[in-house]
Amino acid sequence: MAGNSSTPGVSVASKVFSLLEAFDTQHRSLSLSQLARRAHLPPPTAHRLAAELVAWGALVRRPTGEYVVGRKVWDLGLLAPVNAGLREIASPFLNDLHAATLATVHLAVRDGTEALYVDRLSGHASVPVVSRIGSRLPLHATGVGKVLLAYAPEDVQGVVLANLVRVTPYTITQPGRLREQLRRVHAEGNASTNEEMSLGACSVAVPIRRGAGGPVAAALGIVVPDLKRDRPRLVAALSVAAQGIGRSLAF
Amino acid sequence: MAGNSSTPGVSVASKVFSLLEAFDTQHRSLSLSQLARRAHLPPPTAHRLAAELVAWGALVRRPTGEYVVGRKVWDLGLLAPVNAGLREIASPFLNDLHAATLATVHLAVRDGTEALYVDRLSGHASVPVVSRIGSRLPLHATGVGKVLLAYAPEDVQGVVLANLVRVTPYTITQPGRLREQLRRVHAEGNASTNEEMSLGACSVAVPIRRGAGGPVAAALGIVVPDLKRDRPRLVAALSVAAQGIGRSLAF
DNA sequence: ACTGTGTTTCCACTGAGCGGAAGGGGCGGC
DNA sequence: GCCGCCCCTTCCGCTCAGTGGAAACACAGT
Repeated sequence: MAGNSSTPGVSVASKVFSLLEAFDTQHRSLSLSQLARRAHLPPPTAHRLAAELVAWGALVRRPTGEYVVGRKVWDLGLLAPVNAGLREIASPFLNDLHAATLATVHLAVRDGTEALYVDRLSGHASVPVVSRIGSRLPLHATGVGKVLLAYAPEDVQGVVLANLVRVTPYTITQPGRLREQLRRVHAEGNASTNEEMSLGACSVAVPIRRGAGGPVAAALGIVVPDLKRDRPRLVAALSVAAQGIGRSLAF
Repeated sequence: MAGNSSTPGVSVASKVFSLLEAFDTQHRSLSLSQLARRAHLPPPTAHRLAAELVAWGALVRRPTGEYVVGRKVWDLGLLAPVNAGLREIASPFLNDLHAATLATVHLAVRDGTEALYVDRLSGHASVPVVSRIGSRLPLHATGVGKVLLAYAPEDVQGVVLANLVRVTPYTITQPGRLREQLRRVHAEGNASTNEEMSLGACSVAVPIRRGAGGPVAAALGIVVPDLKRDRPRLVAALSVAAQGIGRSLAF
């Protein structure tokens, strides 16, 4: 910034980012003072910068005076590679999969030590699940997470295995047991969970490889109330879709 | 900005926006010099600001040196009301509709004088269509567009009717004919197109009303190769889904 | 009428931002 | 191999854009 700042060394750009970061799933609309507090900026500064953001369309100011994230950010976000590449290519396959099984279908990538849900499809006949598009869930308690973890670098595995948070009574919290499961993911080509993330929900997932036998780029999973009945059928459907997505990814 | 600028009167924030605006559907990844040119900034300035954007995660720098939009922007965009409200609520209905018809399903809102496609579902069995999520198409040549236009304010209708661009030989370009069609949208509760946007594609669409008989918040449409055969069946399915979405929107 | 909270405007001070110039680095032409 | 070209990156002295406390303003609640 220029001049009279109480905290020198902070750039204008970083203040803009602070303002944007003030918004999250729990805070989708903020008044000016909330915004200023959450961004750690004095109200006049927040006011001036927010006005610039509104002018550009990054924020929208409601008649009530509250700020919400604007359409322009959504537009821009659609250009991010996570969306533009993977998601667009996978979309028709997810639809086919959902049409065939009527279960909730998930597409996720690994983001650090979490599973990032890039797309989700669920009809009314599906089990209710916690995940939403854009949400991040632990790698050790979800089907897609276990797949992503199995193919993650050694150091990531280490961090995750050292920190197995319990979510339900069935969550696997013993590093040894999980490591054994990861070994089987490699051997069998799929991972599953039984009420480890949310009670009443089981899942199966398979890796998506860029091209044939290439690196694992994402994971494709499905959530059902019960896995006993038709696990083989689901794995077959998942594999076919994953192969198709992988082939398309290779262009 | 502070100091030595060649074009005084331009704020830092607006330069950040210029950089972000340099990206669009045709330009998803840009080298530094391209970025600087498209943002109308001197290379050193672009370089410095881009580095800040990368540090925050708004941009990502590929090993090749090219910049792409980062995941953080995508994350933020998901918080925009257009996505958070309408899209999440409508998603299961779109899936059900797609499962029932196997056609391409569209959810759109009016953005000025264009139709903004908020969500799109298409399987492999569907007709290929030009629209993508986030794309904007003319109001007069698409099914959802006609619905949105029929319920748009008088001044918007005026602007659109005065500027009917031809897209295919079947596009309606006579204001009188279109106005007659809009009248029928109100009377019959649905709009359709016959190869007016792309050859070989026809569409039907219905309005989505917030609550029962409330204002039109969006339009729900479907694209098929031929409309003659089962228009009544499609309209019925669309109406049911639109009612459901509208009821959910009212909370 | 009074107090408190949130919003907006004002304005004098100053260091953050600026970008031309110059220094690498990579590639293709000859 | 050597040269020329383009792109990327760093440097650095000049200067005005950005700053935020103070104060006015708007509005509930009591």
